[in-house]
Amino acid sequence: MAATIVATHERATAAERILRAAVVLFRERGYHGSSMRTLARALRMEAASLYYHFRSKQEILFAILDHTLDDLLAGVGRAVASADGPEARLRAAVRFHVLFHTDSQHEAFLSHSELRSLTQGNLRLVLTRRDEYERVFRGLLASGVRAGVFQVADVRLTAMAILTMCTGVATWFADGGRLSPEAIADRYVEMIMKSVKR
Amino acid sequence: MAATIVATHERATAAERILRAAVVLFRERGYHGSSMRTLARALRMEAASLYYHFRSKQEILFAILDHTLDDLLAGVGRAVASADGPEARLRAAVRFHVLFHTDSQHEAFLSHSELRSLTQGNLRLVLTRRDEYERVFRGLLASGVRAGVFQVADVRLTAMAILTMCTGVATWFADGGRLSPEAIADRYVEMIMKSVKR
DNA sequence: GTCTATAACTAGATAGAC
DNA sequence: GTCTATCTAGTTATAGAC
Repeated sequence: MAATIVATHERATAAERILRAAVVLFRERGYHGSSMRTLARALRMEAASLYYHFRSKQEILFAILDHTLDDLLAGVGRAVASADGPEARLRAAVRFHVLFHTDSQHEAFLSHSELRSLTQGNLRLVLTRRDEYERVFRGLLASGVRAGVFQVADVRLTAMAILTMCTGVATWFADGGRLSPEAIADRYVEMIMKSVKR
Repeated sequence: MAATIVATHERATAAERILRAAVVLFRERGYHGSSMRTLARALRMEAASLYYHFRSKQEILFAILDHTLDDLLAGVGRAVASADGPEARLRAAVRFHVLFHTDSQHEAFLSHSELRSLTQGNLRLVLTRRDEYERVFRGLLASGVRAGVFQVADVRLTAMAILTMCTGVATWFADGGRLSPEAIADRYVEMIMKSVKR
């Protein structure tokens, strides 16, 4: 996961190392609360050197959110393709969504909390693809309703409820905490399926 | 609601007017993305004047979150007291929580997104009371389980799932949009009750 | 590809007049 | 209670040496 930011752990390019450090910094102090000097210091370089790899601080933020959306869209596509029928597909999609928010916790958190720090043009690009991601969940719910296996009062609202519930995992999940990512995903899947089943 | 920030719409004190403007500004651009000069401009005053009412920008943020927690704790207390039995009490608490996140949408949003902008001491104060709020929901779930009317695999996790799902409403709710706060609250209550009932 | 130096500007906060 | 003026320090970004 997060394959587009770091292909492998060794031999990351300079740009990849910058993005990784920026994710951690932006998560801790926010985009506007983080300076290029602080980011450079974390990488043991000078701020000016960052501008060889990225044209601006904004470009760094956009690259993070853009790569995160690549991973989300590719991942949910794989999850849905791996299952058959509305129920199994929704299970797989929810499972992927939760695990993404534990595995790529900080990237996922930024994808929500720093939307307001994007320039207008970059925001439009990101929101277009986020809508695409949300449409996958609405589609799964709608086809379950049509097939008579789900009963939901409002597909749109239920999709938002499911997504924000799982997205919230990125705000409180602690690595090595009481529950493993797998355990959280299992229980979230059960809660959601119980709520939408006919 | 939000009674501690604005008691009435007319005759708000200067401090109240500053807090109200800060809520809107911090919501739009974030705490670090907002400057005292920008805040002052929104209020048609000079930045220096703000320092007559608040000692620092940090004190403004803390006042917003502190007042929001006053309202949350008082509101959930009233909601729970107004109902009888675990099921009716959980319904009332969830209903209050959702309506708070539509009515005091921006304050509620800041209470989550700007925790990281608090100083260590202020963060501790806020988190202590937020835990108190979360404990109310864990308590309601636990007593429903004891009474045999709820069936949940993990009370702590379910409480977090419920709270983050409803809290998410503050991120996407649009005044005058497709669904009224009441309709959203009703449907969220149904989804949650269906998920936790035995 | 990374550095030093610096330009141009903005930040939070204070002093003291009115 | 609000103002003007200002201090100090920090900000993004660029120029040009190595």
